[in-house]
Amino acid sequence: MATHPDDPSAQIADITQILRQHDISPTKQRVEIAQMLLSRKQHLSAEQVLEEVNKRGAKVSKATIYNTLGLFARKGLIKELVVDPSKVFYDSNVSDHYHFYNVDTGELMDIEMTELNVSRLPSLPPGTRAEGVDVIIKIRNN
Amino acid sequence: MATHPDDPSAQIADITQILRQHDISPTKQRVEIAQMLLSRKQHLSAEQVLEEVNKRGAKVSKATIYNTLGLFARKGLIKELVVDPSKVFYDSNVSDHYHFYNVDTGELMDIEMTELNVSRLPSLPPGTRAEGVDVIIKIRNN
DNA sequence: CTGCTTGCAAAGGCTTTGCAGAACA
DNA sequence: TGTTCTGCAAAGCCTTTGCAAGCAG
Repeated sequence: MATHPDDPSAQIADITQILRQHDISPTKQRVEIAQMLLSRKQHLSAEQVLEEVNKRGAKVSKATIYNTLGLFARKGLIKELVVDPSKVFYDSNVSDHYHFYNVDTGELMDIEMTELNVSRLPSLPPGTRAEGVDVIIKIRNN
Repeated sequence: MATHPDDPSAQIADITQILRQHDISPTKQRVEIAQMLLSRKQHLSAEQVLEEVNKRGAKVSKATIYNTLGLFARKGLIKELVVDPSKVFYDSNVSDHYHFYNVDTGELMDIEMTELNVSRLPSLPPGTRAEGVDVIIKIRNN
C-alpha cells in the first residue's frame, strides 16, 4: 500500500472513488476518460477527448466517448458547454464560473466568479427551479 | 425615419427599408421571412421559420431559410441563440436581454436587462473586442 | 447584361442507436 | 447468471454545398 504521489494506482483509486461518489460505476474506460479529463481544468470536444484518451494508450470507441461524456455531465462530474451548434465542449472545471469564447479562434477561457457578477436575478417562472446559469462572453480579434 | 424592427406594425415597405438599412438586398423571400420574424418578439428554430413562412402562402426552400437566417444574424437583424446542440433559435428581439431556457419543455423566455445585472465585467483578453454577452439561465420543472 | 439568389438534391459533420459480444457483480 | 457496458457500423438529424435556372439592378 505504498502511496507514492506518482503512483498511478493511487490515482486510479482516487478516480474510482470520485466516480462512485457521483453514482457512476467505474469501468475501465470511464476511469481512463475521467483520469484524463480531471487531470486539469480544460475544455475539450468529444473528438478531442477521443484523441487524448487514445493517445494515452487506451482504446476507447467513439460511441463510448459520447455515452460517457453524456453520463458524466448528467451526473455533474463535468459540465457541458454549448458555444455553437456542433461546438460542444466538456469542461472539467465544475466550480461556478463563466466563459470567454473567441469566435475567431474557437478558444474558450474561464472567467472566475470573482471577476464577474450576475445580480438581481429575476424570480423563476412558477413551477421551475434553476439548473444553472451559463454566461458566455463572445469576443473576436481586433 | 424607418420603423424599428420590433414595431409590430411594420409593413412591406418598412421591411424593405429595414433590410436595406442592414445592407441586405430585399428579395421576395427575404422580405417574406423578415416580415414574419419581425412581426413580434419571438424565438423560432429554422424549421419553425420554414413552417411559418410557408403557412403564409409563400414557398421558400429550406436552403434559403438557412441562408437567410444566417445572413440576417450576421447583419444584426436578428440574434442567433444556441441553447443546445442542434437547438438553435433565432430571436427577433435584438435589444440587450437574457434568457430562461426550460430544459424540460424546450421553452425560451426573455429576461429584460432591468431584471438582471451582469457587472464587474473582466477585462477582455488583449487584442480582442466584445461581440456580445449571452446569459442563459437553465431551468427545469419541479 | 452580369452578378446575386433560389431551390433541389446530394453531401457533410456530429451524435445516437441497435445489437452482439465482453465485463462485471 | 443476470445486468450493465462496450464497440462497431448503420442510421439520424440538422445544416451546408454544388450547380443550374431565375431574378434584381
